[in-house]
Amino acid sequence: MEARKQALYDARARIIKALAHPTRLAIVDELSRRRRCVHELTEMIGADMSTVSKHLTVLKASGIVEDSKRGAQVYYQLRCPCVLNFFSCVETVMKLNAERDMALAR
Amino acid sequence: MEARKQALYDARARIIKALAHPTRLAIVDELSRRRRCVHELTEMIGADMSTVSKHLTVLKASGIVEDSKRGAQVYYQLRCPCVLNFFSCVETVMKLNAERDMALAR
DNA sequence: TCAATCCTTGGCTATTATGCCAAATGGCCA
DNA sequence: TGGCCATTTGGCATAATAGCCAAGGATTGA
Repeated sequence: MEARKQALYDARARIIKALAHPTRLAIVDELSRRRRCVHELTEMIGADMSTVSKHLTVLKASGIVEDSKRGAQVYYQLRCPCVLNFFSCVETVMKLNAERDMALAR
Repeated sequence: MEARKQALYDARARIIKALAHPTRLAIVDELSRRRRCVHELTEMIGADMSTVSKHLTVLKASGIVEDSKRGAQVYYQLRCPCVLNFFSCVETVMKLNAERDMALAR
C-alpha cells in the first residue's frame, strides 16, 4: 500500500483506538452530558483513579477530549461531540448481530 | 458501574475495537467500493495472506463484514456500511488536532 | 488423480495495552 | 508552613494483539 494511504489509515486508527475501550466509552458517554473532573469520573467507573487518569490521557492525546484546570481539579469535556455518532452505527451492528444469532439458534 | 451499563460498553467496545487497526480500516475502505476476495485484499495491502485472513476474521466476528464463498474463493463485503460514517468524524478530530498543533508551534 | 490455487488455523515471538500500587506533583486552606 | 485533596507519573505484572512461517483443508482444472 502507498505510504500516503498508509499514513492516513494509521492516523484514523489512532483516533478510533482511543475509543476502543469500555471504560473510555463510559467516560465519553458521561462527558456528553456535562464536563466532569477526574474524581467524579473515578467514582462513576469504580476503578483506581490512576487508571481513570490514564484513560483520560489517551482520550486527550487523540483529541477527543480536552481538559481545563479549576483549582486543584481538572475538568474534562468532549472536544468533538460528533464521536457520539459512532454509537448509532454500533447499535445497528449489534442489532444485526442479535438477529443473526437468533436465526442461528433456531 | 452497574453490570448492565458495563455490558453495554463492553459490547460497543468490541465492535469499535474491530475497526481500530489501520489494515482493517483499509479493508473496510476497499469493501465500501466493492466486494473483494482475500487474495485481492492481500495484494492491495501487501502483507501475508494469513495476516489479512485474520483481520477479516476479526471484522466478521464483530459483524462489520460478512463473507460468501464462490468456489475456492471467499468474498467479503460490508454488512453495515454505516461504519463509513465514522470517518467523517475522525477527519473532524484530525483537523482540530492539526489546528491545535499549528497554534502550539507558533 | 495430481497439482496448483485459495484460504484458514496453529504456533511462536515481539510489541502494546491495561490496571493496580506507590510515589511525586500541584493547589488550597488552616 | 504543614497537611490535605486532586491528579499524574513510574513501575511492574499480566494479558491481549499483530505478524510471520508452516501446515492443513477445500476446490478447481488438467
